[in-house]
Amino acid sequence: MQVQGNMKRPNTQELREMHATLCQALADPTRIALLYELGNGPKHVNEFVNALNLPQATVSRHLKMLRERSLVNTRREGSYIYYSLADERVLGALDIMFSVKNDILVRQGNLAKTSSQTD
Amino acid sequence: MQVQGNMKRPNTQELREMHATLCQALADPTRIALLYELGNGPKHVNEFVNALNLPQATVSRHLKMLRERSLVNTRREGSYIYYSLADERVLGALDIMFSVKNDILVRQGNLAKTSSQTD
DNA sequence: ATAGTATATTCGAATATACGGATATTACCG
DNA sequence: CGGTAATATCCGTATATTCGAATATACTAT
Repeated sequence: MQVQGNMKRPNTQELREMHATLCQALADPTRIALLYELGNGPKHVNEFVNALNLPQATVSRHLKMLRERSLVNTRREGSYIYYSLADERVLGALDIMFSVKNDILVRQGNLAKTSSQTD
Repeated sequence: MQVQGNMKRPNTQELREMHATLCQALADPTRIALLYELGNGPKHVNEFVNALNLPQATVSRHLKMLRERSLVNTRREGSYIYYSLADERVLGALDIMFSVKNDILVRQGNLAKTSSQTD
């Protein structure tokens, strides 16, 4: 298990709190969906609303949380505001947790049925 | 960005909820500390209590949450119950998020001061 | 059994988060 | 300007999470 880059691991209370605050962004199914959507390129709010079939207020609220944590960038283009991933590695972290979850399910006998193209 | 192993990404509401439930385990500074402690090998409850200087009830409660998500295994040994990491990749996900956070701080001008051996 | 140690759970109060309709704000364009 | 579309915020309510002292449970050893 290698620590990324040239930094230390979080050893102080304050660092752990920042770390946890960032991870908090991953702890909601809607935000996970938003982040993966952004993996396919920048999108504006209404695209999320349509793609995920969620109320605009809900999308906007969750995007705000990602913004506050600097996980997404925004740029205005015409009358749209485009959101983009600030750091693709976040999807890597999500992928890891997804694999872990999958393996847990397999281990527990719930088969590897992780797919289903219903989206 | 590669999806781990041979599985698909979470496309359904149900999968995203499970995914989020697992990520929820990472969204608390105490649990982050517990997981990193476990990176150094199995420990029993009192070792966490001493290492992290937390009330025993707090440690036990957070360990329970990790247990419920199958992120840790337990085995009794004499009068101790040893906890161990069920999947080391979780630390990889934490490391990624830690790097991301660090880069965000650097980008925002708060320097790369991520260390400090105060623990 | 009894005592002693390790771990888990209960409980009530404080705090945080999620929801989404309604409403505000902002920016673009004629 | 005025209208319109896009996005953000407000608000009350519902639900979830966190805390840690107190208490319960589980096991070991005598």
